Formats: sequence, structure tokens, C-alpha cells
Amino acid sequence: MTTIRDVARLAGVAPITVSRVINNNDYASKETRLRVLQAIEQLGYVPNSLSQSFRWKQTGLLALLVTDITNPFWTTVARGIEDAVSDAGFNVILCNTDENAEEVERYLRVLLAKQIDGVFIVPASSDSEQIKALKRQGIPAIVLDRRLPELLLDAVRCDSEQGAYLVTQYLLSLGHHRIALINGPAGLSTVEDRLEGYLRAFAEANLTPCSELIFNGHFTFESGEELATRALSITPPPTAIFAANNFLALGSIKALRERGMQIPADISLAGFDDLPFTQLIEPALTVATQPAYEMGRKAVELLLARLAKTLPDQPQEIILPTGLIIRQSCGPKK
Amino acid sequence: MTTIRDVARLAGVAPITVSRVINNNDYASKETRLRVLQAIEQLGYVPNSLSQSFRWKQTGLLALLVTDITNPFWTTVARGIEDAVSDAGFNVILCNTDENAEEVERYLRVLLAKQIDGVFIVPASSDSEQIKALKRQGIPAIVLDRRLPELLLDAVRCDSEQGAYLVTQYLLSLGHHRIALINGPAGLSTVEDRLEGYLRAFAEANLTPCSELIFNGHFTFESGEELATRALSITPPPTAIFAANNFLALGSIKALRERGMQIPADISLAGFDDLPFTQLIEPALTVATQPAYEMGRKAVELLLARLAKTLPDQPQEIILPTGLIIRQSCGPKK
DNA sequence: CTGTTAGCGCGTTCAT
DNA sequence: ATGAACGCGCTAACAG
Repeated sequence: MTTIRDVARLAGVAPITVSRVINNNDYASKETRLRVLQAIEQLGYVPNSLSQSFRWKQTGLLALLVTDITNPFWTTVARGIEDAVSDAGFNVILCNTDENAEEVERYLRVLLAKQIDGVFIVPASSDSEQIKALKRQGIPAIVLDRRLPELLLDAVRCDSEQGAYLVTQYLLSLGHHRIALINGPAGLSTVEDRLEGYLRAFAEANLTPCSELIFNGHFTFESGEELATRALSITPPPTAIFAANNFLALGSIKALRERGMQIPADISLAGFDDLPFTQLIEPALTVATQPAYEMGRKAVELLLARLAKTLPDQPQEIILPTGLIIRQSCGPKK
Repeated sequence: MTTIRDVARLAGVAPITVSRVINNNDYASKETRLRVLQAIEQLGYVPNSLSQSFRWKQTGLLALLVTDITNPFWTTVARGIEDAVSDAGFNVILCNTDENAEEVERYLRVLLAKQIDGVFIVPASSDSEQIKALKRQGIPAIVLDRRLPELLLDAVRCDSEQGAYLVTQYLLSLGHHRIALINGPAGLSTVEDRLEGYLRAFAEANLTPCSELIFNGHFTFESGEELATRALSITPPPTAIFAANNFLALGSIKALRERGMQIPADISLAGFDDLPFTQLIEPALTVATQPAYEMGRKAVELLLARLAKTLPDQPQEIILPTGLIIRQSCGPKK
């Protein structure tokens, strides 16, 4: 490994002079600078950023903890973060937690030791010893997608309640009263929020949803398939299904197709979050959409501002609007 | 920040003793160990792994450079790598290069400075100044998916030629002679290999493919749509399309549907690489499949063996078999 | 079993 | 404009 000293020796200067040239913050005569740069070139010297981080007490490393890297929603968020962060000269370590609270703790412990400068977290549980440790050490953390009110952290998420409200309102406007809600695991704030939106739409229409038609599972294809199957076995069956996540919607499609049901002729289906190549799935799904890429960028803004200490002490909260995209998967109640 | 010295002071021992307890490699009396652990607990001490890396000359950091993080093929490879690597106590930095050679160079420069212990690369060009720099510094690099013969590096890839051969042979066996090949950019080894496989199948059948029906574009949905459209405008049109990548296949489906063509009644379609939720696309696609997850794990084995210096000097090359999954998208030529 | 010394590569501080 | 000395947090090598 070539060090700053090797360069210094070759250039006939002191190590510190090389350091100054590298970080070109200080004065250095043109000739010295040139000699040093030539020596660097000649030796193929690369500054050891480990030592630099060590001295600067900044690693330029951020981390992103997501619950499911296979979900396009999260890859899109990740791209938003990656793009914004590298513009600012930072790097991101991407960690997949599989919705497992212990994995979150494990990763955070490692990352803490690695002296990361900040973290973006999709929390897998409402509490976390390691997040508290981050706070103690003054390492900024941004909570993504979910509410985590007790911990008083900056947060960026989309308005799940509103999205669910829009979808449900739309289904109600088509005459559906028996709308199955196929949701994720109880306890997650997004799950609760989407339920809230569903209930609000019913309340505003002066209707009461049938509690039998509200299902909780996981945000997976398999869960969607299973819950949709169970929903259909209720009598009388629902005339519409609202799947509160993209994978749940896909699983529901599978279940419906296997029973030979036509969408939307026999039953209506709406989803939450878009998918790439959604145009290929027939019928094209009506969904609530979230600005995933934008969410990533906003989170970066927040984190950088925290690092620059340009933010007030109290936690900031950014809530991005959700929308409704009407396609072909919902029809009027027969 | 609490350091090893703070712990030592509180426990009434020397810093090195704390170090020994942390890395529990050395002897330490039960009582001392206990006192130290208590002090660690009390202070909430976390070892600074930056310093550790500094001393050990090992960061425990690996990097993975992929060309398109939104392609499920690559997320699957990434998971395979991530799983295998974390079993071994390493971490992975995931970098997305968007098939851009300059991005590869930029990332490698940063990673080199960060003293990563090794790299997995999907190269975006046949040559790379930074890969040479890696070699010079003795940092192991594994080339994924593509051939890069001049650089003499370890490599793991799937047998593209074989996969393409199997698909083409199958289509020929159904009676198709005019098979459009919709491929990625000329110059990539996977693109060349898939073309080779296509040609070999024709040659073995004593047939000559029509060169008009061989198309190059990018590995994207849009490219698939465009090239399929162009293929259909040829007279006489192809009776089958072989899309040499999953996104290309999806784009082709779109083009075919828009022209109202039924698959496989009007035209046959086969792809390369599976997609998640493939069961939802109608008709289910016949494809060549690659063991993506396995590829990731194999690459890790190779890299770890390189780090452990248990491998012969000359570059190792692992080629994984590809298969053919016959579903419903291909039918006999009318 | 435990402690002392020294040094990793770099940048800050203070001097020249 | 340039350099010497010191120290960041940790551990290897050598005492004791």
C-alpha cells in the first residue's frame, strides 16, 4: 500500500504537504503542487479514506434499512435515496431486513460500529434499542414510510390514510358495499392508516363496513392469494376487494383467476402502490399510488439538513400526498 | 464518543485488556472479563470498527456493482451475495451503475479509497482502469455474468449460449424457421453468447437464420416493444420471437398485444430469465432460466477463497448451467 | 494472565 | 509556503 509518505519522499516534500495538495484547501506553490501530483500519478496513490474518516470523524457513509428489497416500491425509494445522496458525495449501504426486528437491531449495531453518518430506516417494530443508541450518539435517523411517534425522529412517509380513503370512496361510488380489505400485519402504522382511510370513506357514506371482510396477513403474494380466497368464501361474498399493497393485489388476482372469476365483471379489485409493467397485467389495476422516488429524495434532504444542523431541534415530519389511478379493474356493482 | 480507554479506566484495567475481552481471542480471568463487560454495558460502549479496520487492514466491506437494480435478476443475485456474505461476517455495499462505464470507474475509485476487501462486478465495458488498480493492490474482484477475458479475473456466469441454444432448438422443433432474435446491445458477451446459441441451434438443424430477423437494442422494456414492432413489420413476418432478456420479453408482449396478436396462436414468444409473478402474465412465458441466487452464492465462495488465499493463482471460472422452462407461450408453426 | 510501548495513515496545531 | 510533532482508537509484539 502506498501512503502519503511514499508520495512525499518521491516528491521531496513533507507528508503534510501532500495532504494539503490532496485536500487542496491550503496554499501550495504551483511547482510543489505539480511535483506532488506527478508523484501521486506515478505511484498510483489513492488516499486511504479510512484514515481520513478517522481523523475527520465523518465516514461519508449512510445506510438504508428496508424491509423487502424485492418490492419495486422499495427499490424505487432506494434509487431516489442513492441518486440524491451521491450528488452530495455520500455513499449508501443498502440493508435488507425482511421485516424482522432482530435483523434491524443486528444491522444497526454493525452500522453504529462502522461509524456511519446517518441512517434511513423502515422500522420493523415500534421500539428499538439500537435506534435509541443512535440518538444518544447524535447520529441522525430518518424514519421512512411508517409512524414511530414515541421515538421523536424525523420522518418521511406517504399519506396512506388518504390513499386508502380515495380507493374506498371510489369503490363505494361504484355501488360496492361489501368491500373486502386485504391488509398487512396489524400493528404496522401503514396497515392501521389504510384501515382508517377505508373506514373514513364508509363513515362519510353513512355506511358500516362488514367486519368479517377485514383481513390481516403479510405484505406478500402468498398472503394475498390466501386472504382473497378466504374473502371469497364468506357469504354473501364481497363484490370488491381492496388489496392494501402491490404484492397482496397480485396474489388476489391469482386467487380470483383460479376460481375463474373475471375482473371486473364478476368482482372489482383495487390495489395500493403501483408495479412496473403494470400495463401487462390484465385488467390494468386501479391503484392508490405513492411518490416513492420523491420520498427517497425528501428523506435525503432531511438527513443532510440534520447533518448540517440547519433544522430546528424538534423532529420534522414530511407527509407526501397519495393519488388514485383509475384503470380497468373496477366496475359497477351488478 | 466513548473509547476503549474510558472503559479501561472504569474497569480499572489497561486498554489492551478491554481489547482482548472484546475480541475474546486471548486469555482473561473471569473476574476481569466481568468487570470489563460491566463497564462496557454501563458506558454503552461500541467498538469503533473504523479503527479496528485500520489496524487489521481489513474493513469487512465488499461491494457489488450491478447494471440495473430494478431487474429482478440482479436483485436475486444481490440476495444470494448478501446472504452468503453476511454468514461470513462481511457487509456489502450495493452500487447501481446503469450500464454506464464511467459510473463503474467512479464507484471503484471511491471503493478503492474506502479500502474494501473485495468486489463483485458486472462490467459495463471490456476495459477498466480501476479494475487494473484493484489488481495492482491485490484486491480480489469477481466478474459476474459477463466475459472479460483480457483482465484475467475470477468469474461466475451462467451458460448463456446453452440457454439460447435450448430455446432456439425448441422453437425449431415446433416448426418455426423465421425466429426473430431480440437481443441486447452488441458487444456485451451475454448478447454475443445468446446469439451464438441461437446460431448453433440453426446450424445443427441445417438451417440458416434470416439475418434480417436479428435485432440489437438495450435490455429494457421499451427496447423490447420497439424491436418486436420492427420485427413484425418485416415481410414475411417471423412466426416466433426469442427475446434474449426478461424485460425485452415483456416489451415484446406489449407490442404483440397492441397489434391484437394472440400468443401463441398467432405468434410464439420465448424469453430469457424468469420474472417474479410470471404466473400472472398470460400466457405463461416459456423461458431459459439462470440460477441467479446460486450465482451470487458461488461468487461469494470464490471471493472468500481468494481472500483466504486457498485458490491457485490463475483465474477461476465458474459457469452455471441454464435450463429451459416450457410453459404456454410457444406453439407449433401453422 | 496483564500491562507497556509503539505504530497503523492521516490531518490539526503550532512553529519556522 | 512548508514542516515537526502529536494524536485520533485500536491492537501486535513484546515484556513482566
